Amino acid sequence: MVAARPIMRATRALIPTLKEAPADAVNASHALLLRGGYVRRVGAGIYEYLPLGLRVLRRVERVVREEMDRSGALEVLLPALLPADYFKETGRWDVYGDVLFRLRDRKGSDYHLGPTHEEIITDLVRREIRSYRDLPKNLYQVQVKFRDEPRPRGGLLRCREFLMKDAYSFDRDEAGAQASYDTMRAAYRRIFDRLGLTYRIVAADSGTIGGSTSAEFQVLADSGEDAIVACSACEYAANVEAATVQPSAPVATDAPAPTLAKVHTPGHGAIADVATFLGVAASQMLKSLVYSAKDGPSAGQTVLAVVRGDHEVNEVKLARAVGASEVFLATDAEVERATGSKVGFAGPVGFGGTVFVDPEAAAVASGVTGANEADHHLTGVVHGRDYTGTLVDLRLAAAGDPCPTCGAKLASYRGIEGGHIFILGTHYSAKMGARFLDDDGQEKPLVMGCYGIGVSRLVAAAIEQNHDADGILWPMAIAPYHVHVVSIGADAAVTTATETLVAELEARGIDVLWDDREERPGVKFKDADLIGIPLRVTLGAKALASGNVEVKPRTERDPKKAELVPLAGAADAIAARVRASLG
RNA sequence: CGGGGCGUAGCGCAGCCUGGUAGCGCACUCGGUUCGGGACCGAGGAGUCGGAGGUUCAAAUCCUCUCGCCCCGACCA
Repeated sequence: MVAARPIMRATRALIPTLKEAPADAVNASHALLLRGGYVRRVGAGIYEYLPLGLRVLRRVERVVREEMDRSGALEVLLPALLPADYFKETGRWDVYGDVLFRLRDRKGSDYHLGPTHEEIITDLVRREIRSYRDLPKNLYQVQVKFRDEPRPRGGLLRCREFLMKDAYSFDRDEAGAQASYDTMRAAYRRIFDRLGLTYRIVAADSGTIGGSTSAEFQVLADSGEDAIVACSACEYAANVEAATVQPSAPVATDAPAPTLAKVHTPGHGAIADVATFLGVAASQMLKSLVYSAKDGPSAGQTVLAVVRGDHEVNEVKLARAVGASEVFLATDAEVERATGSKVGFAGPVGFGGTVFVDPEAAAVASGVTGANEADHHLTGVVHGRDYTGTLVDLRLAAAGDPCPTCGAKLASYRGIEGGHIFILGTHYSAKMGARFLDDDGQEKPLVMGCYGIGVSRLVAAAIEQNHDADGILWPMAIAPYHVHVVSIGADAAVTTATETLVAELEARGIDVLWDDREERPGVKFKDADLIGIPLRVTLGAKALASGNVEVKPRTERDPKKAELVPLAGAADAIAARVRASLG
């Protein structure tokens, strides 16, 4: 329990609630943070935290700090304003592109605002750590970060200036790095548990940084940007981009081999369209998409990806198969050049370039696909007989697919990435010459890991996950106050009783917001629901006449179900409830 | 960066098509009546109509340029 600050009276606070949400607030969290008087927008992806918003932010920070400290990590504070030298050293000055906020000082030297701090921390460590005796080390900071996002959105969910906790671990070897990673993973579990969030730890695509081991902490919310699949039976969960798919066993068929035939399908290019027109199931179609590779062996050429008509192509997997860092759907002109036909009629039969085929597409016994000829499709297409191609898992995992670990069905969720942990290896330390002397007398590069938590994003994520039509439902651990005391009417007895109760709560370490405004009860209740403090304690002449106060959790929708608690022991009872929900 | 949309009082909007010098609701101030789920009556205060230029006797309104913001997509903690 954190020491309580003096109780806050609504009449002295700055909690400018709004009846109507600003028109540009689309997400629940965005609208409610604005309406509840938590934040105000200053520019695209730039926000002010008003007193209530700052309190929530600090609560999240506090949990994060406590668990980081407990895990043995050491807090530092690195600059947000950085000389360009470090990013130039690793090449990110060029690679990072427009996302980097760049500036010049009066002498004309290049600077930028830190979007992340691998280089800076690596520089610190290479200067200060010489020996294996100094290892392992895990340094973290809670710092404002800047990214000139192409499209800030969702209020606090994707900002250009945001608060992040980032930690970097330094070890002698891979085994040590793995141990540091495991420690962080455990710390993150405690953090997300304590924050009261429902989340999944998912396997992630490690992206271009080339991390070997990585996991995302996804806060489940329907409005989440990330699609994830999780097993209904075992622990398996993955970002759809990273999810592997177990090909289902091919169905044995006694049907005779079909004959290849060309059919006229004027104007029918889209899968659903062709399927309806020809009267076949989408699962019998061979969806054929033309891609171009950004780099790698196929750079500049187009390749064909074939998946079953009812499946989607996973571009991350395709890029890996192609050997490129990224693939792009070909432009119409490229498609026409590659297929010799207009868009909508591509197919693997007779395709002039490299073909990648998902096993489940290959398993289609009698496929229907584009004929690489305008307004024509082929039916009775058989893999191996009519076309070939590299067999490789290409499809995007979807709900209902078998779990790659245990075979049970996968369910799909939307998630907000609240944390990301991964092992970096020697990527940065090698480039920047961050070495130490090992006990065998050899100089070796440090093995690094990095671990991020989007602190300000979690504030929004918590709301996305915990709100109703009336407002926010804060988990106790991050609520701006534990208890919202609402006094009804100007009755002297009510005021006296409230003052006493509020003082007693404060003495018990409970953070209290007291709505002492001269407002009608309805206004106060509406604001209380909006603000979302987990426990509401109402003092009114009626209940007080029988010596009671009313206690109602924010989660209880029916005001009649408020619990009557004798005023005499109210402070203890309420404090006990707060402590219980803090775990 | 591609597509779409919006900038008029603190917030939500109307007015623009068909130019005549700005209005509604909420919020705010004052008075009164109310008082357990966003009260009512009356009286007020508050707007460079995003900015610049142009057309015109006259521009929120028409034209050009520009800045900002939002949504979808691409991209990402």
